[in-house]
Amino acid sequence: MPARRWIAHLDMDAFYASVELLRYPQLRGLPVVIGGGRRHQPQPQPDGSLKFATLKGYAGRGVITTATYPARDLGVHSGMGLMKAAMRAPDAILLPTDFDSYRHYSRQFKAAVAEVAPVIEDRGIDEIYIDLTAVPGAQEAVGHDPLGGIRAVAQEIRNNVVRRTGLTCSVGVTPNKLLSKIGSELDKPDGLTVLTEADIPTLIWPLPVRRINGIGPKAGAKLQAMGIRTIGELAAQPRARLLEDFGRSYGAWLHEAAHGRDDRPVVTHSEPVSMSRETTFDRDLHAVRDKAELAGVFTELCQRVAQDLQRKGYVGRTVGIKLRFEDFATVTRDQTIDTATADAATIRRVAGQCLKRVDLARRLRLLGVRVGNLSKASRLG
DNA sequence: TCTGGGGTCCTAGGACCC
DNA sequence: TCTGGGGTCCTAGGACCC
Repeated sequence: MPARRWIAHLDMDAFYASVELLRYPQLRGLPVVIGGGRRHQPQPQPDGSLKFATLKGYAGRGVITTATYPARDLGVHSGMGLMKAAMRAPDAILLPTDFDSYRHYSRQFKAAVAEVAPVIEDRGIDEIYIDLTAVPGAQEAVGHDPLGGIRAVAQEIRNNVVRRTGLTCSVGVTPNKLLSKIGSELDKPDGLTVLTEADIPTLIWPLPVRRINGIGPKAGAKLQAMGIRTIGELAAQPRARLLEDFGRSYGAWLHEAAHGRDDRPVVTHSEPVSMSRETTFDRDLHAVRDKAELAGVFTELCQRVAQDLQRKGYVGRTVGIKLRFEDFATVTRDQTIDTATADAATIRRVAGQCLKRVDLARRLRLLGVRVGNLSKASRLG
C-alpha cells in the first residue's frame, strides 16, 4: 500500500508574548502586548519587584507584534497601532520586542521538532511545515482508528516542543500544506487537528475565504464584492468565472485552493533573495530641512545591510531604496551594478544614486535600503 | 489618535539581442 | 520601406505573509 502523504503545519501560540511570559511568569493570565521601541523596559523597584509599562498614554508609531490571549479578549491584536490599542486596553502591559530572545527559542523549538521529524520547512520565526509521511508509525492504525498513528506522531512533536521550550504550539495535519495551515488555526491555542479530504465539505467550506493563505485583504474584498464569503462558495464558482475575474494564474489557483488541492512539497532548504533594513522615523523628515539627520540614517542603514550580508556570507548586485512619504505613498528605486558587493560604501554610493531619482517634495516617514540579486560570497572575497 | 520591519513572488513594460 | 517573434535582463509597483 502506498504511503499516504501527511504534512503538518506547526504554529507557536502567541510566540513573542509567550517567550516574555517565560521570563516574567508573574504576568501570566494578564493582558500583555509586545511592540514599540526600547523606551518601556520593565523598571526594577526598591523592593525588588519590577514595574511594567502599560499602554496608557502611549505616544509613538509602534504597532503590536503579538498580544496574549487575555489582551486579545480586550479587542487588541497584532498589527494594530499602539495608540489605538491604548484606547481599547489602557491597562494592558507593554513590553518591548527582544528579537534575540525570540530567535533563541525559535531555534530550540525547531530542534525539538527535528528530533521527532527532520523534514522541516522554515516559514519564519514561529512557524514551520513538517513532512510526516516517512516518520515511523505515521501510516499505522491504532486499534480501530486509521488516523491513530499520525495523531500520535503529531502529539509527540507537540510534547517535545513543550518539554524543550516550555512553550505550546498548535498543529494541523492534513494531506497538504494549504489544508494544514488552515487546520492549525482550528484548535488554537495548544491544539491538534488532523483532517483528511473527507473533512473538506464539513470543516473547511464553512470558513471565510480569508482563511486561505494567499487570499489577502485585496482579493478578500473583491470576492466579498462578488458575493463570495466562504471557501465553499468559492469552490462552487465556475472555474471560468474565476479565470475571468482574477486572471489565468491566480484564478486557477483560487479554484484549486477552494477544493483543498495543493501539491507543493515541503522545501527544506532555500537561499535568500534579498536583505534589507528600513526604519520609520519618530516624526516625518524633510529632505532639505532635515538633511543631516536623514543622511546619517541613510548611511547607517547601508552599513547595517552590509553587515548582514557579510555576516551571512552573501553579496548582491542590485541595490535599492524604499521611501514612504507622509501620506503613506511608497516608492522604490533600484540599480543593478556589474559586480556583486557587500561593501557599505559601495551600497551607500549606489543607493545615493537611486535617491537622486526621487522627487523629495513631500516629507518622509520611512527610509529603507535593500540589496538583492544575491549570491554566495566566495571565500576569496 | 491609523498603519513596524523583514521578506517572497508576480506582473508588466521597455531595452536589447538573435 | 515598414515591420516577427522569442528570450533575458532590468525596473517599479503591488499583493501577500510572518
